Parts: sequence; structure tokens; C-alpha cells
Amino acid sequence: MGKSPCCAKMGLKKGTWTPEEDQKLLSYIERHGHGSWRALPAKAGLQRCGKSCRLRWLNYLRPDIKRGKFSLQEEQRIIQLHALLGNRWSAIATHLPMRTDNEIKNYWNTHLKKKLTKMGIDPTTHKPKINALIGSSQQKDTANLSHMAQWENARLEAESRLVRESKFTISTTPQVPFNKVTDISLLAPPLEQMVPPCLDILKVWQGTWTTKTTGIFTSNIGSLQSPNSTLHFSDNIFTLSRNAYCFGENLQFPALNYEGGITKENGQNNLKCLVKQNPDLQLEGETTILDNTVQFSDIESPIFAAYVEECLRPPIFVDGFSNADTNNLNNTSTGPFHDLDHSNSGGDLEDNRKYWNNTVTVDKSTLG
DNA sequence: AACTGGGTCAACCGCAATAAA
DNA sequence: TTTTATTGCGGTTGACCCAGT
Repeated sequence: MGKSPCCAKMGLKKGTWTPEEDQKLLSYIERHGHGSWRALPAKAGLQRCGKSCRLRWLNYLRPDIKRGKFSLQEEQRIIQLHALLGNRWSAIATHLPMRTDNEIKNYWNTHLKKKLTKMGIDPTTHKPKINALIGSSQQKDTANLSHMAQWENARLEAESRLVRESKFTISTTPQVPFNKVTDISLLAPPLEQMVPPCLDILKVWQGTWTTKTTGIFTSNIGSLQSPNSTLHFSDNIFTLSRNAYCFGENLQFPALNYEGGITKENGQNNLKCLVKQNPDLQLEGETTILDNTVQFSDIESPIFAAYVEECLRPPIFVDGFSNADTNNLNNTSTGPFHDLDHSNSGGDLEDNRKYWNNTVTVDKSTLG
């Protein structure tokens, strides 16, 4: 341990890098790799400390860096991940390919923090500021969030263990993207090590599954109850032992709006999903759903999409509350379905009722 | 034209974790 | 096991730019 002496040495250049220095560093690393950062500057003919060279390479010169404006999807992802991980920028960066932790940190500090504050959301807690007087439901939300964070931590630890044990030199190679890892068991702690509340096991069935999208949906503009919920699966092919993350695309505040989990009860062939709507938040600016609970015994799209997106294959969204989807579906339709926003925007409850009565067949073999 | 204040972002600093001796 | 060297991370700084006065 101890303070690195290199930066304290006199005579080393500091400040903005010149194009000539960049070129020297770049061509040296291209020819020799970086090896020891401490030794690099002398070998490359640079009057810099190794630390400075490393930083310049990682944050600017690496070829696998995307620069420029953050997309809406990236923005949402950062907010979701920040809600889970806090200021762990390097952990967040592993979920955003081609972006550096420094860039994400800057973007958070200069844009997103303000954006959330403007919306009345505390950027530290990711909760509405007016809710300082937290009710029990909010406390439950907090528990859910830390629950998810617990899982994420476990996953990150497993991931870094995996990287450590791998033969790759990761210093110059990007980390193995999570969605390229096919053996999920490598990334999750063994079941017996999981804290009991974390034992939400998501079973994913490969092949064709058929869902009858049913459930109970209550909103501030009325209430409908659908018939019995049923969900049919083909044989179990593999298991994901990670907790449900409640991410979805096209959700303005996904991490905040959707909290809950998917569970598989012993001896039953159904998935149970509970999604709790966070109060005081607006979905896509269209429908405000206040403190209601949406229950599905279906594969609930944002959550399921998160798994698919992060772990295995391209996202599928099967969304029971999208007007666009309602219009596009026949009684039996074949997926995959993308980008259904779960917002109920533009639709009405009659549309939803129509949808609920549909049977949706998603042929997973089409998913590649 | 000069000054000021805010926004942005590359780069630095100090500390902690990890590896090596 | 302890000490030392190296790397990685997150907070912070300061140079630069731009708009407003």
C-alpha cells in the first residue's frame, strides 16, 4: 500500500495532452501493449507519469470508446444502475459498452443529477423529494432496491472473480460483456449462499411458450379485473439464478416505477410476478398511476426483458398495456415483440381488456 | 471590449485494493 | 507474514468555452 511516488516526481509534464504525446502513447501501446504503466513513459519517450498515461489511454485513446452524446437509452440505463449501485462508476461503466467510468461520472454530475432534481427526484436516493415522510410502502420499496443491489453486488463480485481467473489480460482488452456470458451459474452465487429473501428464482423456458395475458390492473381512472390467470410453459431447459431486475426500455423512470420480482413456486409451473408502482410518478407523461399495485402471473415485460437483455439474448417485450401492441396483435401472434412501453399511453382500458383476452404466442426459437 | 458566471469535461489527487517481493 | 510496488477508483479541480451583462 501507499502513495504512488510517480506523480510527485519533479520534471514530469502535467495538464492537457498534446496530439504529439497522444501519438507517442498510442503507437507505443499498439506496438508493445502497455505492460507496466510505471515503466511505459520512459520507454515511449513521454515526460509523463505512468498514472497519467494510463488515464489518457483508458479515458481517451482506447479504440473501443464511443464518444459524443449519450442516447436516451444510455441515459435511462445510467439512472437505473445508479439507483442500484450508487456512485460505483466503474461498475456502472461495465454495463454501458464503449463508455468510460469518467465519462459516465461527468455526465451524471453535469446532466442527470440536475435532471432528476428538476423532476423532484432526489438523485442520491432516487426517491421523490416530497416523500420525506415515507410510508410503509416506500420502506418496502427501499428494501426491494437494496435487495436488488445485493444481487448486483454478488454478480459484480462473481464477474470480477471470473475475469481474474480468466487467461485474458484485461488491462488492454475490454471486459467480457455480460451478455456474452452464457453460463449464468458463473455469475451468480450458489443458491445455498443466497440470503433467503433473495431466493427468487426465475425459470426461463426455452422453446415456445404460450401466455394468456391476464391479471389485475387497477388505476386511478378505473378498475378492471381479468379472468383467471394462466401461463403455460414447455419443458424447463435452463435456470437463471438471479433476482429479477425491473428494467424496461422506453420507461422514463424504469428503476423507480418498477420494483418487484419474479418468483417460481416450488412444484408449480407458473411464474408469479409482482410489480409495484411507485407512487407520485408519471409514466411517459401520459398516465399517472398513484400508489396502485399491478399484479401479473405472466412474464411481466420490463422485468423479463432485463434478463433477456443482460443475460441471454435480445430483448423480448410482451406488454399487456400498450395500445400499439393491442393494435398489432391478433388473437394469436408470434413474437418477439419489442419496445412495448407499458405506459398505457394512448390506449384505454377497453383496449387492455381486449388484449387480456388474447393469447400471445412467442416463439423463442426466432430469437437467435 | 471586458468581465462574470455557469457548464463541461479532461485530468489530477489521494486513498484503497491487490499483487509481488 | 510483512513490506513495498502497482493499479484502480471516485472525488475534485481547473482550463476552456460560451452566453449574458
